Amino acid sequence: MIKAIKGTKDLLPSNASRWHYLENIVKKIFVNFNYKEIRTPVFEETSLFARSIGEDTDIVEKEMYTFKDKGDNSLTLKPEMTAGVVRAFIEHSLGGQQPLNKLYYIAPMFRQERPQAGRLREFHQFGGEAIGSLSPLLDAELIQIAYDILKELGLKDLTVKINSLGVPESRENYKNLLREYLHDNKEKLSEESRKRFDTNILRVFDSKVESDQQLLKDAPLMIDHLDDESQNDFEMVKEYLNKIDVPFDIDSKLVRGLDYYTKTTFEIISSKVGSQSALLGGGRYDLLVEQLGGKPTPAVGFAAGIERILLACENENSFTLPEPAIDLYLIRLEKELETFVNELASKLRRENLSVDFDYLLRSVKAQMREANKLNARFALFIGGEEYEQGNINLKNMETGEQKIIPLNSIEEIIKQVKA
RNA sequence: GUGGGCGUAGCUCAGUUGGUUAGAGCGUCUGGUUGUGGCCCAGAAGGUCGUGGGUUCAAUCCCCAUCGCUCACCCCA
Repeated sequence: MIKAIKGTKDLLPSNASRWHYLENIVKKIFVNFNYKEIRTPVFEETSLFARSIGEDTDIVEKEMYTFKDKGDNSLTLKPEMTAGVVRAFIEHSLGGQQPLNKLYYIAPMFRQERPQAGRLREFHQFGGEAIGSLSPLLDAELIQIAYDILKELGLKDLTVKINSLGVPESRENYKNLLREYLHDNKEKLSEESRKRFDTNILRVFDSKVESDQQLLKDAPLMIDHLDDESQNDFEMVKEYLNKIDVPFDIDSKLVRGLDYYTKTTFEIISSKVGSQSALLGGGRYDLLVEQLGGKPTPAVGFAAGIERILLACENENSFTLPEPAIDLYLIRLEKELETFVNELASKLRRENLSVDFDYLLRSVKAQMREANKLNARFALFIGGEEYEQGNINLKNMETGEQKIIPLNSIEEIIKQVKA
């Protein structure tokens, strides 16, 4: 038997409505904030991701689905969305058409990691990007959008974490401070942290090793060493979030794993999804557009994991959907009436009713059982005496009440069913 | 890449201290008189007991390997 690739999942009909529900909320809220949808290809030139996400990140180093096409070009299935959006932004000069572009997306992403709860190899993200402004209002706006979407989905167990990484210059200065601080104790760090000491020292903060955290206890913190502009922007982000009632925690150890972030970074976590607790993450990336060959353009964005969010919704039982139902089930009393039933169904469907009938020539009892299973609001009996007299029998499945109506009066059927 | 747990019907799971035809609930299908559902009742279909090898008179059960799923580390959404 051929099975789905490890780390991929089929979305079966029984689950599709939960996805639709989420997608509709996502679209609605982005539209309320006047964000426009953008779709980019699932694959891009490999170098795009290497240049934006960072050569030394885990994503680029070991998680990308990279392959050669027949023209010997190295292509990669997108592991995240921002790189593609920025590429499209530059390629189509979106910045030249209007100074600020507010964009959103819902799309599949691919990373070759070991699957576990809340982590798949093909997964889906929705997210937003505001490209073209330095205003911290947009940092706060995106956090609000993310938060509002999760709230609207009924999630309660949420923590918003924010931090600022500063501009590259202040970050470099800070890194030196941290390096100095840890220098004497470098040998006491865990192996992993020692590696990070050399490659990306900020990520030492991510260590879960107790002894590492002990060593870091009195370490200098980035937010105490921000440049004036970053400091000021961070204050404003906090102020705006307070004004729009988005509760948050400051997490000075929040470091995102993608290299392009500057200034504000944020994350929303839930304890209801196993060990992969981040439902979404994002931040500012003021240098990325220029870095990818565009004009210097500041930007901020976030990406949210749909599977993780739906997992949290399930575990919190945050929303329930009505059982699927149809308007009308047609019941054929005699096999010979199959074509007539089919025609009638077609006409009713064109009148915008959801209608179904039995294609398997099953017994009346079986048809009724089917109507019941489908949650049909009405059943329509076609055949026998009534049919000969030019009538059909419409039954309200809830009340059991039945009405004889003229065979050719589609209008009457519609009127009854829509009432 | 490293480590733990698990693989018996479509689904959730029993079971055999190795011994004839492997079970339940749910689901599916048919029926409980001529043309009517939900409840109830009766019956049926559906399993190479993940795969390969070994031990044994005999393996779904024991041993080995392998594949798959799953959780965690790591990383991230």
